[in-house]
Amino acid sequence: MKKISQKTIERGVFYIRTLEALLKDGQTLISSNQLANITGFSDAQIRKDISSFGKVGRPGIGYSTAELRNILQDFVLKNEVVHVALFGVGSLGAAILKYPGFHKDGIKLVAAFDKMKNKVGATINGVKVYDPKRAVDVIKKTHADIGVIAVPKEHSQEVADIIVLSGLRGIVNFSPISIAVPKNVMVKNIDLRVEFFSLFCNMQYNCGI
Amino acid sequence: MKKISQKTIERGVFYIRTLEALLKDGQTLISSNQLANITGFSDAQIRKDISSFGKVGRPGIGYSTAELRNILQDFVLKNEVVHVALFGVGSLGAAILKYPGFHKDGIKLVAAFDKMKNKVGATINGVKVYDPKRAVDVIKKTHADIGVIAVPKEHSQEVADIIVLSGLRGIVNFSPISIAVPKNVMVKNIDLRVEFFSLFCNMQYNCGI
DNA sequence: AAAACATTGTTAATTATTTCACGAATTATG
DNA sequence: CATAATTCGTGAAATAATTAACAATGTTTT
Repeated sequence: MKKISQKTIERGVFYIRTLEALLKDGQTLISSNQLANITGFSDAQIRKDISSFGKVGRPGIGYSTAELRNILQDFVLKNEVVHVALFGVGSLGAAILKYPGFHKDGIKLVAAFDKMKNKVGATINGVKVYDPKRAVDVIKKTHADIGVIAVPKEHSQEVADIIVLSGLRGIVNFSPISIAVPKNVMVKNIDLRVEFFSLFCNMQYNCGI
Repeated sequence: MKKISQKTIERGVFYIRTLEALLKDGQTLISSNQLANITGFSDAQIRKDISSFGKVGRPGIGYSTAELRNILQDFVLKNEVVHVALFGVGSLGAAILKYPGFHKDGIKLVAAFDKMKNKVGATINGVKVYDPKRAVDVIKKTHADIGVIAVPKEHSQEVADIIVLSGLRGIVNFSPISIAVPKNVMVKNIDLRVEFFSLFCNMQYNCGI
């Protein structure tokens, strides 16, 4: 089996979301060129990415929107549902709980955790909030795959330790601080400051072009 | 002037946040190797990145935490403050408004916009909420640099058009749909589904190693 | 049915990024 | 003081990612 690069996978997920939108509009065919115009990637890039998933398109015609979506989804998600455990039900955590479109898109929030006594026991958007002390148990029972850290940065490492201890091997970290984890645990950092700064900086450096 | 790659800049912002934490802990010196252990990047990578900002370190010693932080900040932010205009004060928008640490970190939310009459006029965390109809005016008056899209996906394109019309050249798009903008406008897409999926997928592909 | 056109899949070329490896600089130690 | 131990900065080597180019294939038009 060929290995598929992380970048290809990330773009693949992006293609899927675009194809979903096209399907809703009733578009049954799409060319790499059209997809390029929508997504901003180059057409060559798109064809190359897709080719790593097999021969899906027809020369002269393009890709069947539905078929391409299905094939990408098979590869990227393998028809599985990603089970997510959320730590921290503050404003960011709440926003994640309310994020639309998870449910029908192969992502399922299976549990939330918060230290605050007044939050424990509540159910937000169908997701129960537990005491973090019960995390290891609950995570095992709910078969979570990924942990999300959305707690104040003072507690990030502590939560990361709990996640690792629970046996999860993937973490999305929204707290603006690095966490230390064993090498076999994958971490994705999402720091709004990093996004804003790097965008701003790139805007300026590209001004001169 | 040498050009600095986007990747270097992104990591640069990441270094800054790490250095901030170290400074708070009172650590005055840091080696590329230590920084590598904390951030997960390689020491060679870190040295190479830093070298594009000048000769900052001392062989045999390492880098002065404060000096390195300052130099990175000078380059990445040029001592400027990024002014951000937020569109959509739903749960995600509210989370962004309440995101801690913006203020003292060179990011300033200068205005928020929401269609809902009951939100217009409110002040959240010191940020005023305006009617989107006034966006062009308000953005000019508040000298915004970047627009953030946190509205339901049905309205994303509409908001993107307003942002472009207002003269902004950078957009952070949290809505799970692609937006069409002129080529000279930079867009950063942040789609939670993409993050979750690609992390999960990578976890599986790397399992076999 | 031939010519013109559109579009994929893929190999080769190009460009970008990361890692390696080591000289130079600095401190610590015997 | 000389030797060992650190650690930076950097050019060269190795990888990775993107783009370009085009043969192959299918459609449309006349």
